[in-house]
Amino acid sequence: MEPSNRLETLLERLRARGLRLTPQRLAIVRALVNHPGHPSVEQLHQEILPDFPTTSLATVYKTVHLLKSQGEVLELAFGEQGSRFDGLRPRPHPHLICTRCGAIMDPAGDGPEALEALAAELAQRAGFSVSSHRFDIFGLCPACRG
Amino acid sequence: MEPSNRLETLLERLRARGLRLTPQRLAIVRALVNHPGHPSVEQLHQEILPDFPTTSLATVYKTVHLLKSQGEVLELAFGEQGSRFDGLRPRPHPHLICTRCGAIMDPAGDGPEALEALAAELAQRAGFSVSSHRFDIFGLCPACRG
DNA sequence: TTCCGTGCAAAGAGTTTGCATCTGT
DNA sequence: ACAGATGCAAACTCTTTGCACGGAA
Repeated sequence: MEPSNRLETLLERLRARGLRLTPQRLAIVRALVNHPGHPSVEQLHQEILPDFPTTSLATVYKTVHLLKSQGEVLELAFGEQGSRFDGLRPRPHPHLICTRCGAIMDPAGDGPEALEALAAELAQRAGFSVSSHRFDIFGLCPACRG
Repeated sequence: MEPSNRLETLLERLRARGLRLTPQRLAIVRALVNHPGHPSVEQLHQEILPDFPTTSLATVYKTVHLLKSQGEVLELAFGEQGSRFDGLRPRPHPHLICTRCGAIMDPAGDGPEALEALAAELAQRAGFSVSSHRFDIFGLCPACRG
């Protein structure tokens, strides 16, 4: 498999901070980047186990948060079940979330601009300074609509 | 204190379902309605304790979820700390969330229409059907910008 | 009188933390 | 060699659940 730019970017971030590239971290980062569908910690862990059977859940948590703290991973936290992570597009953008199968998709075409503008406008009126935002759209994915 | 329409609406919902209006429920509903700032379960509980010192957290959870299941309360779940609730405006609308003091505000002027439209457009392109949505804007409130 | 609601305590789920051991650099 | 990472298990937070007692209707 040819290394994606994204993978290299993430690894570079770690190296730049003088952090160690352990086999576990490499596997986690790879899983994160290869996963188009916003994986959970549990999913990442499962994907890694075949190659590194002793990897603990704690390590996955630590690594993912490490990357998040460097702004390279977006965390989508939910109250109920666990968080889901986006290692491909770390900047805030809308998400389509299927309430039946749990799929999380990035809208095509994209256009965080409209969102950004809306956030800025609402915040300004209230005297808020914006640091981030999140827009989740809940519904049924094409496969789950009858 | 003069009973707000909102309070009456909530109580009516409970009555309509043949549910009992216990003193605890009344107190919880009142606290929910009088609270402009999206209270947590813990906060509601604290506000009620002076009047009903034996009220348990479990009861607050149950009551709040009861109202939520009837569409009369909006739950804002977060991954980290606990959920916050809006008993005044149960329909989806944007929220301004201060990352320093935790305040949650409803933008003035309002305009869920733009959001609604954006959600519909993004969903349609992906073949999603929309059932709900959520837009959180994170930043610093006027008081916390120093 | 009848259920429904309450309160307590125990159970759960997801996440984090402490610490001894191991390992990349 | 040494700072940093790992893995295990215990701890934590928020929330839910089971069950016997109590109270609204």
